[in-house]
Amino acid sequence: MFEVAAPDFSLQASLSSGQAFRWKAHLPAPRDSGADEARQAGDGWFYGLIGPSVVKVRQEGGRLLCETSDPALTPDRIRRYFALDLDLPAILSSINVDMQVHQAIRRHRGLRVLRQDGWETLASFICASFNNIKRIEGMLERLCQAYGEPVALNGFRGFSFPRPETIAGASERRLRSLGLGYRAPYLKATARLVADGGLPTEHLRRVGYDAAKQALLGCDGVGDKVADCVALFGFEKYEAFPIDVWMERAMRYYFRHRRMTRKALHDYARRHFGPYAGYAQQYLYHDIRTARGRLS
DNA sequence: CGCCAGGTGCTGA
DNA sequence: TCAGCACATGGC
Repeated sequence: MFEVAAPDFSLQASLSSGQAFRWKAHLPAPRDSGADEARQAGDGWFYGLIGPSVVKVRQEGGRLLCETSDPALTPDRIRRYFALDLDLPAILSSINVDMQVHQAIRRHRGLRVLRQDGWETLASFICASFNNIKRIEGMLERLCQAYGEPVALNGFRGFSFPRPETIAGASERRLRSLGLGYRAPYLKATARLVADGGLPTEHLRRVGYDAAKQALLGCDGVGDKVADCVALFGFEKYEAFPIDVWMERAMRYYFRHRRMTRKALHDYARRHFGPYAGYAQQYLYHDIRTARGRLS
């Protein structure tokens, strides 16, 4: 067990804001009375994988408690994954340019854009298209069970994310049987591309947003929205501004741009919020998804 | 039961 | 370039 300093951070908001699909809130064993509330909230521990390493994390105030079975998962790698090295107050002040994002920041301060693995993010968001988060989670869980490697920590049992070579070698029929639907051939083709070096994932981390997005658009099953998600969550392109159906509705409602196409909304938002537009998007997205009646 | 979901690819104007 | 359409599946 070790600790990492985590100022200006909300683990809960970061893990539940629809950027990562595989973290699991630990649920305490069923007990007698009063277990309902604990069951709902968990006990604060989240189990998941960072790269190939299984870890459990919990936030206590301004620090992160971590436990892992992999010595390669150092505090520095934890800091990197949760983006704790970035100056969040400076980022938030740069995007705090209107009342809507101001309210979202006020409600979810501490939400950070994670630095996830590029391939895992790409594969995950191909599966996420025209889909809902509950089913995305199930699909990825089955995909990892079928093609990943088993890992364990304390009582938790999970699976690593499959390598592109493995998915590329899977049959479309089997992928469909995991519930991927029409995305199965897209995922397989993109896995083949990545496995063969047709998408230079290491290089993409070092190039700019435009170049990274163009490269991502060359993958099967990747359009504007998925490319923006992968650029933002998997390749640290903070200018990316993914617009899904929720964001599109919200922008039409909040910003009164009812006639603009998705592309026009995208261009407008990037100019409006600046180099950290992706952070603005994530705060707005999480805010509308957690509204639950706050809206009319 | 119908409606919806962190859309994409294809077609035809 | 842009609107219109098909596409699989399961949660609600």
